[in-house]
Amino acid sequence: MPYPHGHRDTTRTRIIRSAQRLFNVRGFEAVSIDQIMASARLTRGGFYRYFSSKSDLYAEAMDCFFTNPECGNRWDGVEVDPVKGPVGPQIVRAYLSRQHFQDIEDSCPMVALPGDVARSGESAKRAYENALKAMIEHLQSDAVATGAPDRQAALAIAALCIGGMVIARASDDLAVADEVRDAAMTTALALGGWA
Amino acid sequence: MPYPHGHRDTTRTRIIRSAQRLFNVRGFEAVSIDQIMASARLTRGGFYRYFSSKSDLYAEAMDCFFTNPECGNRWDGVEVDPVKGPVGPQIVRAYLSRQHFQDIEDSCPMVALPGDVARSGESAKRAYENALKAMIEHLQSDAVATGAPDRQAALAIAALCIGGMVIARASDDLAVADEVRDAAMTTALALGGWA
DNA sequence: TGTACATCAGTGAACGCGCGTTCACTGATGTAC
DNA sequence: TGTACATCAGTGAACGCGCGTTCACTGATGTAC
Repeated sequence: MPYPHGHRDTTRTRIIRSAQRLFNVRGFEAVSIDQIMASARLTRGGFYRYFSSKSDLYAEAMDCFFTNPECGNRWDGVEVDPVKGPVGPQIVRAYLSRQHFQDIEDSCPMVALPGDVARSGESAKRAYENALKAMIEHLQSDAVATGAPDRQAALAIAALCIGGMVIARASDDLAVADEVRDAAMTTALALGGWA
Repeated sequence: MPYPHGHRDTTRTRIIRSAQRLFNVRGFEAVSIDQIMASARLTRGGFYRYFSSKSDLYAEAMDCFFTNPECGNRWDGVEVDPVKGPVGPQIVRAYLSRQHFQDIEDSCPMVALPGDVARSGESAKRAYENALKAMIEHLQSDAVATGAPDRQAALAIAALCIGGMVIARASDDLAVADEVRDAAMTTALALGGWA
């Protein structure tokens, strides 16, 4: 067993992280294995010691982003803290924030790559669905005493968060993008009873 | 002036329509000029008599889809009729319908290609924004007497329509997709005062 | 403790392929006489 | 009315390039003795 213990896992994670960032910015098709490996400070040839194909990496990258807490969900852990009060409004505000709007590289892939996922295979869609379910659960996780939204409201809030950000990013005028984010945020907070 | 009058325009439109359908299904990067031309019953070589590059076609296809009524907006004309009552709820129901969910080829590109647009240049984003503005206006176009939604509500309804469909298409389980569409539809109708 | 070895992460040249784009050519048809 | 011509939409071979993938090789390091 040459090379330090955990070396392989570290490298593998580094490749996946590089891929996630590049996929977020340019989409699945437009990113090459060369670019991913270079971004992970490696060369092309080593790729196939970790993944069997580009599609394989894509499925793994999606799955990792959505299920592995170490990969960092945007609304979970980094900006959200249960100690600061109910997490629902924190999620909504963080998700529709200007920071999340601008930081496409480290964006939540639910908003950066829904089209790519829809065109992909079953495994990517399952990963997306699991992330969505996790988001819904978080939105409903506040103590019932404070009045957490019912499931239908939580689904609508998720649609507002993702839809608002998707529209904002596809618009040319920053003022329009801001207006959409603002309207989605206000409406989502009202729907959750957090206004 | 050989060839019948209007021949060139007809062919040009045929190429754009083929491109729109293929882009909707597979995304901008994954569709080749060969495929687009074959789908329009032409061969590769003729492409550059109509467009200066693949990007040029992309911008034109987006613009045409969003501005030319002949290209057929999904919520405008085809399924929506002012005679049948307020258009707002008709738009919401058509947009979040199972038919629109399934028919990706003839889908509204606002829901099929937001990621591709966000990664593209200014012209595609401007086209997207114009389509969004048109949708907002339609949502607010009902006689004031019947109580049309204010601008903030209209923006939120658009975010619910697009976001709900985007999520539904990226999910693996049809039951989840249906549930999201249903929640988005119910909430959007309530927001518009059409419940 | 020091050394020889086996392991395997990582390298980089090479492959075939399909892409976007170019170009010399063809041939159908409206127009001029 | 009939014919010769000019126009230009459409063809298909060819181009260079970057892609995903393969493979023989290198060399750093943990392990056995």
